[in-house]
Amino acid sequence: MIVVLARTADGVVATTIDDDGAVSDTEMVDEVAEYVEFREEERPRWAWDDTSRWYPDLLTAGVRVERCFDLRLCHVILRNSTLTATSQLALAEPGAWDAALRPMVFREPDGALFVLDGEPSAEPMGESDPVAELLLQRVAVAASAQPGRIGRLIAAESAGALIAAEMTFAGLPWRAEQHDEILQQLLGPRPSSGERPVKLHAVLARVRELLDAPDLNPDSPSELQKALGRAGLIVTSTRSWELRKLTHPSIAPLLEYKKLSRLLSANGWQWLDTWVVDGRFRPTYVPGGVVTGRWASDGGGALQLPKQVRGAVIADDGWKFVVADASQLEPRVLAGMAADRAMAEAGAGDLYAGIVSSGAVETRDQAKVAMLGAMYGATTGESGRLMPQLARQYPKAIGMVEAAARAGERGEVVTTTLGRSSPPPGPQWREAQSDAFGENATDATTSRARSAARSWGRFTRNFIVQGSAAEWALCWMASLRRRLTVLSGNAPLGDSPHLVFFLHDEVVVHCPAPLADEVAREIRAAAVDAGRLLFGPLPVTFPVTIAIVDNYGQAK
DNA sequence: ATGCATCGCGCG
DNA sequence: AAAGCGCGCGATGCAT
Repeated sequence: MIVVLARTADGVVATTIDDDGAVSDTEMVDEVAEYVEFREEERPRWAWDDTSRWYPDLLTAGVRVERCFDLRLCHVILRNSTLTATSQLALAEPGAWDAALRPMVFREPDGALFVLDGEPSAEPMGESDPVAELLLQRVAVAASAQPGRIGRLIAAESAGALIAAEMTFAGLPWRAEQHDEILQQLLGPRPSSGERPVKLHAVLARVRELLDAPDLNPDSPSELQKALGRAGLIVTSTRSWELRKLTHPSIAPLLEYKKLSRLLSANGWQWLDTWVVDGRFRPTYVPGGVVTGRWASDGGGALQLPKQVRGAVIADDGWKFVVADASQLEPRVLAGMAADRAMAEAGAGDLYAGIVSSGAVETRDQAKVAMLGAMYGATTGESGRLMPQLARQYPKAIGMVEAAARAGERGEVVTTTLGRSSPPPGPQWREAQSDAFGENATDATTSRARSAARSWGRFTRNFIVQGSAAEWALCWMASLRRRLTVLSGNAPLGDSPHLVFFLHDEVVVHCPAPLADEVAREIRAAAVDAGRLLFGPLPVTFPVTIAIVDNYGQAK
């Protein structure tokens, strides 16, 4: 049973839809949270335009739902997937569901959190009847050649939307005093605004002295490049990795300055004031925010928290963090999707060690760099050199990414394990290709076209791996969420083990200390579930590295 | 004042 | 332009 919620001019309408797709009931709803709580006992799948427009209010009212369809996210998938390409949904002209809908705003531009009272601040959706949309989506899935794949994908995507809202609601525990302590340790006391902290100032003074550039603004790449040039250091950029190759007394303090300056501007006191409220960091997660299906985030740089400050992420008294990382996820997913048994067997333990044992390469480091090269499309350097050796040992896996690259070079679309398809290349790309074969083709146009083709091939090569890994991670989290709910007997979110952070192949669960071991077991079991959901009985394994810690900085 | 491109660097 | 993929965000520098 599905219950569709819709906002209309007259108020909220709930439409109940049977398993056969027939509308069995329509009613007006006064108190949405009460209604949802009441009907949740029937365990329906809720359907709504956008989870971020409905669920935060419910969570605030203490109401959770087990499952949903996020029609906006599902629409994007079904519109683009090769598995539903002939559906009415995919063939229709773009409409309200294709508009660049913005998730509901959770905060003011100044960073104040949760605009939750009153009507959602998001703009209305336009002509977009969610009941009609849901029915179109059902037809599209049912008529697909592989309804199981695409059906699992939209369910997983929707579960992700629920989890994203729940993680924002719960927030990541963040101890401001500890963060301040870390900053003071590295930078010195907090200066009045506009001033450089003393330690940053001191190291800058060294740089200026050693480069004989008393007024140097090190934050300006062009100024810095000139100053280095005057000291006889010729560089084509001022990136740290490039500066590291130089030998000059100014380089060490300069690199030190860059490191500290980055910390200050990205995660300094200003960041702390803006993003940490009442002991919690509440970023907005954006499911489906990346073309490959990975999540993006909005506000506070949630997916780029530097290791330096993770020590400020401290569990509540009597609670622990269970930090879990899916080891070598992408190559394992590749082995699964290519049904490459040799690579799957190499992954029985440490995958890279397994690759060495197979004789493909000599060292673990080589295995790693060769594998990365295969998934990213390296052509030169050590990585490009080692990759062919992998291809001999694992023809199915490497053949799979090579085929995806060739398809991309031809301008074709590629599709992940569960059915998310890559975007087609844009008009500029196509023009570049046709220019190369036109009457006015020159060496320049031809080489530009070839370079663009290769580049798009690297994108599609990586798309199938990164995208399928993102699907595995969604299934992992969805299964874990279900298991945690069972574990805690439906206790309120904040009183029982709950997800507080997700980073592509890593999750953090905040839980009462006595439950940590049990949570760890559920995380591992959920990884097994995810492997089965994507690859059925294939013997590909997904080991998980787990740390039970008091603060996030202690993990890894 | 505000927008946009670029550089640089954090994460996976 | 690091050896290749995907992001968000702050500072700078130039354009409007």
